[in-house]
Amino acid sequence: MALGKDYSGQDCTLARALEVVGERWTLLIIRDAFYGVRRFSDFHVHLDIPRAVLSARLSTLVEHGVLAKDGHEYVLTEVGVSLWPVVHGLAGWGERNLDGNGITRLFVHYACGTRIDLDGTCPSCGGGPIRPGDLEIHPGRGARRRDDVVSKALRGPHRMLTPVET
Amino acid sequence: MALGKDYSGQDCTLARALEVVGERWTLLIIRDAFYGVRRFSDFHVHLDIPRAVLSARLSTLVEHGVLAKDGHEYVLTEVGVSLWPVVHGLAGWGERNLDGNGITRLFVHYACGTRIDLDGTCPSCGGGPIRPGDLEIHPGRGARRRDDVVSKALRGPHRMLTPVET
DNA sequence: TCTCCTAGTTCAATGAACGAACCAATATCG
DNA sequence: CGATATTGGTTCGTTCATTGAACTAGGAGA
Repeated sequence: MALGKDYSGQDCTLARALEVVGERWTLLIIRDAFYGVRRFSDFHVHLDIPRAVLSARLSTLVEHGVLAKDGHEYVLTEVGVSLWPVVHGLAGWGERNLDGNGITRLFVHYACGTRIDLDGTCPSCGGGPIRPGDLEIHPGRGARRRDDVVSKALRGPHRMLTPVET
Repeated sequence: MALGKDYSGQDCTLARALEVVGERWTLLIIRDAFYGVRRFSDFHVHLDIPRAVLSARLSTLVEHGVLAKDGHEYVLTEVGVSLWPVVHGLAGWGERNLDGNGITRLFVHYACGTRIDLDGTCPSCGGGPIRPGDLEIHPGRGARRRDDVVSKALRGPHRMLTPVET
């Protein structure tokens, strides 16, 4: 991980995972990648993250195979996409247990138009969890207004993992 | 969160969750709490974490209702226990996608003795995800040897969420 | 009372994050 | 063809968090 000391003394796959995705900003970068953000400047304006830190995080994510760099675009790999249950689960935990302005984004099963459950499954389709590519992002009631180009592009419904148009 | 700047500009339940559990060491503390670690000194020897940081983390976790302090013991609340799918999912992601010494710990459904799936369900019992209290921790083949009292106590099978005996 | 133990706090040194300024490469305009 | 803008970074001084060692508080037992 980041600090002088990594988690090397820890004997745990969780510690190894945290070395890759546990640093400050990293999971928010990955969340944005699910939303379809792909370019350096779009991550930058949407996250308000220092350029140096963003550059470092994108590099380590590429290095560990979470993102792939294609020209000037950073795209989630299959390894990265497989983080969806964790990202969605943690966001759901925050929504249920932490105070806030309310729901900021909804995830809707594209095929049937139903909002998915907090465990990632579609209540009307039954069966297993919905893959992120089959989800559509809708702004929720609690959404605060940001005026950067990425926030504007995500104002309307947007298919997850497809590039945002800025 | 931790740094001079929190994630306040971010409009997302994920960011709120990360303010609570996204700091360095926090998720490893929570993992240990699932394993039955409850006392300051046990977290300290098992994690090799500076006492000042451990103290700060435990305080914010209590403050946000993830842990409850009972005398000299820190115990997961219901809110804390509901983080299990995230913790298990992230550890599973690390196990599948990151190089390492192999599996360090297995989680076995206590009622039937079957190792649970990476999605947290029991393959032989069918049905929904297994609650952490119904799991037993077994050391895996890839376990490295640490010689602190907590690691020794976790050498044998141990029921999750029940206190480790040191 | 004296000692031990657990659970912290304090503090100087180190390292990471921040943010503003700078740099390089490519595309666009006149 | 040169000037300018845009994108994608790097550099660097300041600020803040982490580290690790030393110290302190408070309770239990002899």
